[in-house]
Amino acid sequence: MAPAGGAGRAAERDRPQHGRVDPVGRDLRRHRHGRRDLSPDHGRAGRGGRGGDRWAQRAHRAPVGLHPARGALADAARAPSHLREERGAMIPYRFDRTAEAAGLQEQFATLAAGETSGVEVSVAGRLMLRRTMGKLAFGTLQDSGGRIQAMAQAGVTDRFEEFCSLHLGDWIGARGEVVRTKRGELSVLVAEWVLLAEARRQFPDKWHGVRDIDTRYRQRYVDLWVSDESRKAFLLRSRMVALVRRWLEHRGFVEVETPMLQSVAGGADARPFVTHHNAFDLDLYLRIAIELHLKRLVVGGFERVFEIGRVFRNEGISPRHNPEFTMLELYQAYADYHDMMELTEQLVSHLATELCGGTRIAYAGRDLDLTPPWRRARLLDLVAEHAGVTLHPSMPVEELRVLAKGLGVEVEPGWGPGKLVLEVYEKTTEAELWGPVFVLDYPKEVSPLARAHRDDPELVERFEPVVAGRELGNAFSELVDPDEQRARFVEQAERKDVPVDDDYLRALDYGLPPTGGLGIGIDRLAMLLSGAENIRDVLLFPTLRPEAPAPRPSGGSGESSS
RNA sequence: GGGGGUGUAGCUCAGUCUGGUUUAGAGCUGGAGCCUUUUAAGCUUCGAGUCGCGGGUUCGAAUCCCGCCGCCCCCA
Repeated sequence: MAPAGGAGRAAERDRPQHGRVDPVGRDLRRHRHGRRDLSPDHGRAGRGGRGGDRWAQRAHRAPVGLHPARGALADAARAPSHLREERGAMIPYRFDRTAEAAGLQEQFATLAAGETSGVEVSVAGRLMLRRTMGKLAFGTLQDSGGRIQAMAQAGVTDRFEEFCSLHLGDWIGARGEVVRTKRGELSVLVAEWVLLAEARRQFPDKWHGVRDIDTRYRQRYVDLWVSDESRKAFLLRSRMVALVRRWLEHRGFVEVETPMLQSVAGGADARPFVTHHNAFDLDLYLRIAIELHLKRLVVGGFERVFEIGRVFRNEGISPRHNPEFTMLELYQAYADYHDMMELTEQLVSHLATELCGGTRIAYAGRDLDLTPPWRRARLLDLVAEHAGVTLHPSMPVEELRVLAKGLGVEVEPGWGPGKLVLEVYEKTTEAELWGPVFVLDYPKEVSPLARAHRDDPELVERFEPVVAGRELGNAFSELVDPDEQRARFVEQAERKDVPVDDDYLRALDYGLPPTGGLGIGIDRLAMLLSGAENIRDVLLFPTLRPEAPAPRPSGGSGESSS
C-alpha cells in the first residue's frame, strides 16, 4: 500500500542503510504478529468502551498502516505495542473542548488543596510530563495557552492502564472534574479520555528541550512544542503585526497588496531572485521592495496607503539577514520626512508599550529607551562625531577616497563621492549608534528615490532610524518630480545596468503630491521587541541549506567507482 | 573567501589535551516491572551509537595527522 512506502522512505532518510535490517520489513512483521495475536480483542474492547462514542466521535477503524520509527533506530527498541496500534486507529475526527488550561487556572485559583469543585470540563492538549505510580497517575497537559495537570486514578479513569502507557508528546482529550490535589496542583480528575494524536518520535529532553540550534530552525514544530521562549517570541511577533495594522488603520491608512512578481525589480539596491512565467515565456523578478507600486497608488488617490509583505533579496545570509523578509512600507500624501520621523517614533513606542510594558526596554544586555522624541542627527555630523572627519559629497572624489582609506575603509574604483560618504558612515559610525536615533540627510547619489534636501542640493531628505547599531528602516520625502526621477533612473541605469521603470515615470507624470514614505523591517522590529539577536529567532522557517543532499540519479551508489 | 568554535544514543551532555581497564558512558526518553498525591516523581531492569564523512599514523584511534562536509559566530 502506498502509505507504507512513504513511511519507509521517511525512516530510511533518518539513517544510512548499510546492510542493516530494513526497518520497514521489521515493522511489517511485528505488525502482522500483533494483529493476529492480539488485535481483535482490543478492537472490540476499544469500541465497546462505555460512553466513548457519545463523548468523542471516533473514527471507523482504518486499515492500520505501518508505523515509522519513533526517531531513527528507535523502533528497534519498541515493543510491538498492539495497544498503540489500536489506539492509532481510534483517533476521532473532532473533539469538544469546554475549557482551556489558562482559563481553568484563573477560574479555580481559589480552590483549596484537596478540594473538589463539582465542575466537569473537557480539556485537550499535549502530554509534556508524566508521573505514574501504580494505581494513580499524573500527567502535565499543555495547550496553546498554558498547562493543567491531568490526574488519573484506577477505578475512576477509563482505560487507566492505557493512560499510564501514554508517551510524552501524545495529544489527548480528557473529561473530568476539576479538583486540586493534596499537594496543591489544579487538576482534571480524568473520567474519560481519548488519544488525539500519537507522538511516534521521541520527546526531546523534557528538562533541557532542544538546544541544537539547527534542529530548532529546521524542525520548528519541535522547537515550538518544547521551547517556551520560542513560542513567546512568535506570539509577540504576531501581536506586533496585528498592532501595526490596527494603529495604521486608526490613522486612515489603507492596506493593500501589490505584486511580488515584477518585470522590473525596483525600489531598492539589491540583487533580485529571478523566476520564469511559462505562459508568457517571461523572466520575472521577485520584488526587492514595495515602494514603487505603493507610490503609484498615491498617484491614484490613495492618500495614506501601506503594505506589510515579503520582499526577497538574493544576497548573503547572516544573523540579521534572511533572503526573504517582511517589510512594512507606508506612504502618506502631503507629508515629508519630518512627519515620517514622528510617525516612526510614535508607532515603535506604541508597540513597545503594548508588547513590552513600556518604552524602556532591554536589548542585548543594554538599556534602550524608545521614548519619543528620538534624537535627530545629520549623517555627516555623526560621521564627524564618530570618525573624526568632516565629509561632504561635494568634496572631490580623490580627497574622499584618501580620507576613507585613512579610516581603514575599503573602497572600490567606481564609487562616487556620495557612495564614499555612505560607506564611511556604514563602516565607522552606524554600528556605534545605540540609539534610537534618526540619521538624517543622505547623499543624493545613493538615494535615487528621495527628494533633494531643501537646504542642500547634494543631499536628500532621507533618514534611517537606527537602534542598537542597526538600521530599522528607511524613509524619505519622496521624489515627486518626473523629470528629476527620470534623470536619476537613467544615471542609475548607466552605472549599474538596471532597467528604467518607464511605467513608474509615466505614473509620476500624472502627478504625485508631496509624499512622505517609510519602510520598516518587521523582522528587525520583532527582534528588538522580543530581545532576539538573531533574525532566525523571529522567523518561523528561516532559509537554510537543504537538509538532505540532492537525490542522485539512480544507477548505483557511485561510491565504488574506481 | 579568511579566522574562531562545534559535530559522541531520539534529546541534553561527559570522555578527546595526556591513544590502551572503555566490549564507548551518564541523565532523560523508549521497552518490561513495582508503586494511590506526583511536580524533571522514585525504584528495579533492559535496549539503543559506522563517536559528522574519507584517508593516514599506530600492535591499537572517539582521542593524533591530512582532506572534506554540516552548523554557529566574527571578518570580507
